[in-house]
Amino acid sequence: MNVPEKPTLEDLEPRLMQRWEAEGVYRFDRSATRDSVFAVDTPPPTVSGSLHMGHVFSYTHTDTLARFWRMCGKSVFYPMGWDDNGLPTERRVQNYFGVSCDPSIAYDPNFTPPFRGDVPKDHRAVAISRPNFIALCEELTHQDEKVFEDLFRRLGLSVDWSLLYSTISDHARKTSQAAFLRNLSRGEAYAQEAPTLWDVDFGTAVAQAELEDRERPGAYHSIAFSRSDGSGDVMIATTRPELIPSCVALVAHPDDPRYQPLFGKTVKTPLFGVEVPVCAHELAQIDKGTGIAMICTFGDLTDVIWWRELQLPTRAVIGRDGRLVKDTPEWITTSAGKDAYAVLAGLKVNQAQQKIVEQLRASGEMHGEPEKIMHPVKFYEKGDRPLEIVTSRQWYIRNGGRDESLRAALLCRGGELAWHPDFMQHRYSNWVEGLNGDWLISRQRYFGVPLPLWYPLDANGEPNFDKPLVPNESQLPIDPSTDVPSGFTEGQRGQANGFVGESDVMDTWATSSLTPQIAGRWIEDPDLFGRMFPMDVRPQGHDIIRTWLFATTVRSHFEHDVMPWRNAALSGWILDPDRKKMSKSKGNVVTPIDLFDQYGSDAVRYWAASARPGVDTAFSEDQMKVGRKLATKLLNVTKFALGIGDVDPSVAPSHAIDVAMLARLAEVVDDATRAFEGFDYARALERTESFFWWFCDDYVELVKTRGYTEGPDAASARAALRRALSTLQRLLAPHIPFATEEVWSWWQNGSIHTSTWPTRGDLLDGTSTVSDHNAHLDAVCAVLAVIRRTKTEAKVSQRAEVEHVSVSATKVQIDAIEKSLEDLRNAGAIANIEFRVHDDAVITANVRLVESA
RNA sequence: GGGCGCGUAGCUCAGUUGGUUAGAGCGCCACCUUGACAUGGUGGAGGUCCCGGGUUCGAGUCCCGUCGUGCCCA
Repeated sequence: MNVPEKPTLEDLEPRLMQRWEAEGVYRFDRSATRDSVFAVDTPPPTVSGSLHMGHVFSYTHTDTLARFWRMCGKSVFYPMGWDDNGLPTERRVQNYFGVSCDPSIAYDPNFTPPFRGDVPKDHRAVAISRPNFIALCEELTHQDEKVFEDLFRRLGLSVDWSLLYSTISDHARKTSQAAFLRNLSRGEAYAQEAPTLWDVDFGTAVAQAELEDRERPGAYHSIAFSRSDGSGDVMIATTRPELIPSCVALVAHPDDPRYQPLFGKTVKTPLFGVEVPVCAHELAQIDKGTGIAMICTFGDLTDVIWWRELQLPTRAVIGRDGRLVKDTPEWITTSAGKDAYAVLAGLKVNQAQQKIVEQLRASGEMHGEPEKIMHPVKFYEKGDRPLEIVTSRQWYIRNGGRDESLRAALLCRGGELAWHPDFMQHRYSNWVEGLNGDWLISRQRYFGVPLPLWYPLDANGEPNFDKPLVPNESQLPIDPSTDVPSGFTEGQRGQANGFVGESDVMDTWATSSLTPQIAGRWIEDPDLFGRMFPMDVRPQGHDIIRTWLFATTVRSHFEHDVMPWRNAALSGWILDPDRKKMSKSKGNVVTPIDLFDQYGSDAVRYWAASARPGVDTAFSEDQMKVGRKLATKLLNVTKFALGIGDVDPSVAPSHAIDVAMLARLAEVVDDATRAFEGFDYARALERTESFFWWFCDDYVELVKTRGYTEGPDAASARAALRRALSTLQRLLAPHIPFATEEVWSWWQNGSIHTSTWPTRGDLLDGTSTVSDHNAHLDAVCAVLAVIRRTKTEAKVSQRAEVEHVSVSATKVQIDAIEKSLEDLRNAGAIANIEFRVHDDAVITANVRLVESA
């Protein structure tokens, strides 16, 4: 036994972090079979960002669960991953090294970047190959990853760092490409030329899951279309008059009597004089504007639906650069129309809108002034210009958005998962039910996992997209911009009868949707994979149910025909004390490391672990102070219980109040265990903590004098203290791993984190039952409370002597108190005590203090 | 517009299938240096459980509605 003279929380963390690493306390046992494994699908944080309190918060929740199951005897598969694949890293690498990626350039094995930081302003980026770019990416992210790792270790995450992965590593690229090729071979992935949401600034297509609506000002323009038969005008209202040259039809609701006579007839577009049909479709809104709208290719997603369902022609005028195409479209045939278009050619959409409005005013085809409105506009979540819709060839993975039976199957999958909290399943169901297309996975970016494909070129040098050249899995990962398909040579790249590499990369979600497969080494180590998949829990934020959770489900459904996890634990947001979401731009972000220094990691964890699963939680340093108090108290009460005297391990507690206390603690163990099994770490903590404070404040005060004496009663008190202490330390270990490990080390061998989770059997072994232990404890403590109140009100010390106390209680209560009479007299400093029987369940007491001098 | 949360003490929250007099911590006030702990201890004040109906012997808890607030989707 080795109890320090003056216990302290200072500097516990570096010492214990080192010990855990050296002893491999959190190492996954590779020999464990699936039923004795608890596997966590850790969210890989984006490395180019920074870790904030939101990470500390949610990762702590997961860690408490991992620690609980580890103590229950599970081998815990708890990896960490770095998400270093994607746009944020791409931008950082460009700025830091002064380079840009060009997949058409060949790999240079001797390449060194022009700069490492401090790139001059006038420097023109050096174009480099994708493999060289990825190498720089790995170099830069490596620095950030070290900082992340230090912080997570300091937080006390019981991650097995030997399982670390990153999403741009060879291994992750191989896994991602292999999964894609398997999807392709089964027909779950396909390429298609189709209208696609397009971010002009990023120059890439985006998926439905990455959209967000933003309220933007706009204006309804009243525009006149003339009937082809000369019988007058049809007025429509549009917020996008610049799309008139791409108008392919007008549309009204089939039940709208105003327009029924027009269906099947044609009208001419203003300025351009293009003849277009008037169609009927249920999606036309009778009460919106004039009830008739123009269909353009493409102004919004409804246009796409109309275009598809009404089988209209494509007349696109907006290019991928966000400008109106330079050449006058072939469908504009009148000379006036050609003149009108010439004014617009090459302009950005907002400039084009201005110009076309001028022309419409001049021609009299716009009535009145534009009516200003606010309306939702679709944006890429990372973008800052409204998305356009352009037609392009893209790769998709089926997700039920175009297939009812697949959609139903994926909805069903949602029901196979235990959601914590359960109402989060609605988020999933709503999303799946609202899908309107398959998952677009190709991105016209450079840094990411390449689509592992080439296309043969025919005698004219034209690619045959229908017959992609596919590598073997054993060749993966490949980069089609530098690797060569089998049967070809590098010299045939881009040549007639040669080949060309696919230049697109996959969306980052297409790789991070495979975190179970990446972490579990699905391709390379099927034995390991079989020991951890399907995983036990996916912890994540509720904001990415539609992306990460759903995408992972889709991949697993196709590849393994199973839900990838049994549980999903959704964490809430961190709010600042004003209930606003914390974010860097609001300047209300606190750095985790400062808080660790100030309060200790355990205290910060305590704050996190106090929040119910899934509930948004205010950032609170007050809670951290409480956590620090708890940890300090644990040190002190441990010092007391271990220092009060020796214990014969063969002696079981025998004194009634000792056994009653242990019985009460046994209930806490049951409760905490049930709570943890239901993923409710907060309830487990709350029950443990509230017992712990009662134990320190009342039970320890009652028995301490007896414990200092000798004889069987003293032995009972000491034995009970030890049993309670061992249990409490272990109950608290998942929440405050540093302080509990420290106190455990004073009197036990091995790490507390690989000890066994406490049971009621540990506590009550060899004791004889006390009837109604809670009533017993409550009766004794009620009398103690009255005595304390009397002393406080008399403004005397709690040690002041009580000359006489008269207790009125029921017969049963009096029996209980009499069994603990010596403890009560000691704790209250009571000289004389007498009892009166009454029928009221409420105990009353009259206390007379010794007159002080 | 649809879906899902939340509304309990000044603040942050708990309240498990309905069950005596609604709890905790922080903050506040008063007191106490006692042999584990002043990084402490003891006690106190403080609530119309958002509002209105309903079910029930009994509602903070279940049902309906209103208001406020937040998130997701359209």
